[in-house]
Amino acid sequence: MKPGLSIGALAKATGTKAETIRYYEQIGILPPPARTAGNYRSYDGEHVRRLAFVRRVRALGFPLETVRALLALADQPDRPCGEVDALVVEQLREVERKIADLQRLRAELDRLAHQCRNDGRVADCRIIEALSPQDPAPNPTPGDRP
Amino acid sequence: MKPGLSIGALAKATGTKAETIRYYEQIGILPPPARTAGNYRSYDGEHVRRLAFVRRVRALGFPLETVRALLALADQPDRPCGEVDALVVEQLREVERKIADLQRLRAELDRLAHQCRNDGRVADCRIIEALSPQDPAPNPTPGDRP
DNA sequence: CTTGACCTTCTAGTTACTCGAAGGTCCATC
DNA sequence: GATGGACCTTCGAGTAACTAGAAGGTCAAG
Repeated sequence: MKPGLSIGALAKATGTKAETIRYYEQIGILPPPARTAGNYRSYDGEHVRRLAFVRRVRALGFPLETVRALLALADQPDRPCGEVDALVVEQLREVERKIADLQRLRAELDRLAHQCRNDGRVADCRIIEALSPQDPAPNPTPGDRP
Repeated sequence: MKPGLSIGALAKATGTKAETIRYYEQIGILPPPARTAGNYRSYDGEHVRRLAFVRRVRALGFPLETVRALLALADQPDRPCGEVDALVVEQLREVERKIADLQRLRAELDRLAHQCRNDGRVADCRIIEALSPQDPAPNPTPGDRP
């Protein structure tokens, strides 16, 4: 018989903190594991696989909501696979948007970083000037994409 | 005398929600404005400039902590400008790291998106497989040492 | 038997907002 | 002068995805 992993062992095995594992259990991403006589959580191979899957999907930038959807799909193997594909393609678009945003940002920061002669005073700092509004145009809320 | 803007007018002028403006006041990013007889907030041109600056810096991806630092520097114009430059350069590095991460991510999602023949069932879905751990190697998350 | 590493639950904090409820103010119109 | 609707006020709570801490229980080694 396999002994079952403690939460710390599962944490090490998947590169996840123990607190995060408890959190996942609390919000229903991971099923509650068996308990030992001393009330310790005891995980099996299926838990390891599931948690590894979760971490992998999270590392790809998907929100937990999407993780939940993917787990639901994976648990219902008769559904057509197009839904999974759609999720991935949507996420791909999102990532491409983020990259484009950040590249614009980088260009601007790059420009900014060359404005400072390091010996000046803040009063003459071209960076602060550059950040100050010449044309305060109404922008939609910056820095968040739903 | 200039009349002073209501919070809604300032919101419109800077593309910020009124709630966010109140929030900035609460956490000390914006100074409390004058009040009208009816207890409405009344903002002047300096407020407009300061809020526009805040939004601009935020849009460049800096956290509010950095906004605070930049405001403090801008308010003390005799300090050398190098600190400002350092903040920008640090942020530039950060953005470049994020871009690199996202590009790796995009490559993987791209690969993933071509694994699905749309007519299959989830049971055969190569995406789910691809996301599942064949080798549950301990992935280091930021900040753990053995 | 004691020490220290590990585990338990519960609560609260993080970031940067965002929303809702309950009520007050302002101004134009009837 | 009354009324309606747009705007404002405060306060409190909610969001994502964890993270950290307190107070205490369990376990294996020495």
